[in-house]
Amino acid sequence: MLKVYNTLTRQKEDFHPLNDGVVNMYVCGPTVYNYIHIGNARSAIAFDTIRRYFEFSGYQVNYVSNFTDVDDKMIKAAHEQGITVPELADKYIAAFMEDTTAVNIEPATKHPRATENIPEIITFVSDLIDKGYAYAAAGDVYYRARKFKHYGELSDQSIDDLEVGASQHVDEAEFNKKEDPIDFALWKAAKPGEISWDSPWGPGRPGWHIECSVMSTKYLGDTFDIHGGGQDLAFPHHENEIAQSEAKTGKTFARYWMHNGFVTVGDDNEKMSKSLGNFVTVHDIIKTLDPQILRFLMATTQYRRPIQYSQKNITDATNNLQRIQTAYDNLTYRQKDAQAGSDDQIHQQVLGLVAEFKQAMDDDFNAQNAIAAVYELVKVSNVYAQQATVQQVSVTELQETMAHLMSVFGIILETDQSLDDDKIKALIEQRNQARKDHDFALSDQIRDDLKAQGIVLEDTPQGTRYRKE
RNA sequence: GGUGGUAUAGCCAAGUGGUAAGGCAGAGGUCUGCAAAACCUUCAUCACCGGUUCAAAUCCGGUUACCACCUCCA
Repeated sequence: MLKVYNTLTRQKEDFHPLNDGVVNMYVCGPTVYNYIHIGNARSAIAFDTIRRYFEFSGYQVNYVSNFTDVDDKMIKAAHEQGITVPELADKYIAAFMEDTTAVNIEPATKHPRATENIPEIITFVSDLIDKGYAYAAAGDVYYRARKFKHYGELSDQSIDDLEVGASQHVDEAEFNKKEDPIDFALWKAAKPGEISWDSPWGPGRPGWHIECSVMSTKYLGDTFDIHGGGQDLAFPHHENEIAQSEAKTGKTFARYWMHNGFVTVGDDNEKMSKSLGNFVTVHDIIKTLDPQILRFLMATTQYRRPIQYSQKNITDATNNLQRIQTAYDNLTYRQKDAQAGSDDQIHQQVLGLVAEFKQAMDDDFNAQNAIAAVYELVKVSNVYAQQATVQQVSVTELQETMAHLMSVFGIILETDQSLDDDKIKALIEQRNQARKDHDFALSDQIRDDLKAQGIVLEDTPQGTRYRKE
């Protein structure tokens, strides 16, 4: 039984989707005023892995993730760059797709944009006003948080204990329009020159929280299975989404709330964030770092826990992933002399390790334990690949299983075919002749020369193999 | 002030009552002409104090440190 930690109940719960065999999930996407940073990527990667594991387990997944393409920061950034808000959005949505593709994140089933859903947003807000949950104030519309009796349940906050202004981001003009400081904006009146849409309350644009309520219910229904996002979104963003959605529909909004932990930087493990300015963009990092390593780094910590972004951890992830890839390559190398047949003992070991992998992932996506099962598979494979004779079916089974399990983390194991070079093969011939002649000075010279070109030679009982360093 | 989280070896990280998984790094060994890759062996009493129990990293109470959220954030 798959268990999921539900922020709402603060415990792991058995996962039962609303509809058998189908998982409907919504994950809050980025505001597209900049390249995504490693922290944004962690969220995208964590939920991509969760989605992939559902698919691995046989579920059909409807995965919706939005783009916030209009808000204060969008307006400010567009102004600074001398372009329009839609131009800015298009630019960074394209960058998002490019970056997430690079780290092998599957595109969402649907990537809706806030500005493509303005009529639905206006209808939703009107409905909340009609129901008495919202009120217009000088061109803005606010939500009466106190009226929603479950307000604060997700983040376990009592309304009376909330310290207004603790985050030091209170807008004074807004504050004066509200009936209660805890109320939040559903619709914001446009200032002169700002991008706007006509509405019953005058020209303006949606507040931040309303778009997610509108788009999630539009594409997944009033009640859906999983709503995900970073821990920083639990309050107020997700709290507000619940208040808006449940006030409107009278039904449960999301059934399981999942929040990923932060990426931290520095010795004091400070949260990486755009506002702190201590971020590294994916766009930049993948210029020098293999995206697969970034992906692996993210897999080595359970999604709810913080993960430190540091050179040391990148180096570790590089070595660890290399170990798995090498095991895969070791099997590839034995394909050519494998005998027709299979080894039942290997088959049984593989079945046992796949079961361990599933058991780990079923426990709230415990990737670390799942990867421990992969390491065990690596060991079995390496031992097997060193046997004098191997069976073709078993070599293939080990390889396919390893690749299949790693694909859950978005990591692709495959044989590098790019290095099929007659010149290298000729040099290896020459070196092996030298070795036969005990001319080790020459043989070592050839090996060193190739090494200088990034080609590593390895002598095995089956002959000399070569690979890129 | 309110709320939530974290504290396990040099590093990363599992483990929620039964006597500390796994990987990296380190040390020793096997294999090799030498390497490489691989394999084998080796490496911790779990932030601190007190309590419950036959038994606690795991439960209870307290302390300390760090992180996060409290309407910008993944």
